[in-house]
Amino acid sequence: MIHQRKCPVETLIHVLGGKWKPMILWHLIESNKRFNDLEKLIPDVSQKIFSQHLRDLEREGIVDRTVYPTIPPKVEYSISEYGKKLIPVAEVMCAWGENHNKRKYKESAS
Amino acid sequence: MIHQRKCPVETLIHVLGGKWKPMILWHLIESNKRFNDLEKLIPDVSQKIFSQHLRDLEREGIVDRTVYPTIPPKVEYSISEYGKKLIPVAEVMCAWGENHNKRKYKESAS
DNA sequence: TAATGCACTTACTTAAATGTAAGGGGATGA
DNA sequence: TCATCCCCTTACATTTAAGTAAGTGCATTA
Repeated sequence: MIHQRKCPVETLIHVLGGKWKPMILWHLIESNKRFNDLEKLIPDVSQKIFSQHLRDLEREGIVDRTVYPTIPPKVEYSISEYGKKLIPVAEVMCAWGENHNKRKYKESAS
Repeated sequence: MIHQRKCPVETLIHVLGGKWKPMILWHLIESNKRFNDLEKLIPDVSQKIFSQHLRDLEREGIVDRTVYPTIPPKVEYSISEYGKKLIPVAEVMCAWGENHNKRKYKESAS
């Protein structure tokens, strides 16, 4: 019930709004990745925040987490079918953001 | 130069990411508003954060601020022409967010 | 003289997000 | 026996965002 009340734009911002979430998704869209792979691709993020963001995205249904019970363990992250619905949204956001960055660049250059 | 490096999705999230910014924009899209009007429409926000968000949105070029030098002063806020470009983006975000809220609702109901 | 209206700002406090450093568990290789 | 690999978690510290309360300035009204 409470969910219904919430501004949908805020919902999206909340889901994507972690400091590293867009970048995580960006890499996962390219291909499935293991925890370590992602760490190497985004070296500036701490493990703690990393797994927290990953768990957030999993809880929202955006990413799938597959555990292979081998020793040492292997855990693979991927965009879920539901998560793929976010891609076109991200593209629209991205297009606006690119234009805005350019605009700011021109502004500061003039 | 630095701007160019930044992830465009993060740029957008930064611009819209203040706690009250989507709601402010929502009200301004409907019609131009004065500071006090907005305060009444969004009663939970403190004046400080309010003027801060407004200044942020102004700095990004999303809203225009028009001062009428009367006594007492009158200041009107409105969506700028540039800011109107955000509307379709917000609509896409909104549609996704609505669907996501529904999905979560169903989930918690089951 | 004091109070009111408008659009803020300033100084201070609290809450939320992120970062740092270290540990854990279980098999395998040196 | 000790270190290594992988995927985390926990306790603690720092940074960033938001909230609270009070004050500013000028003219008009009471």
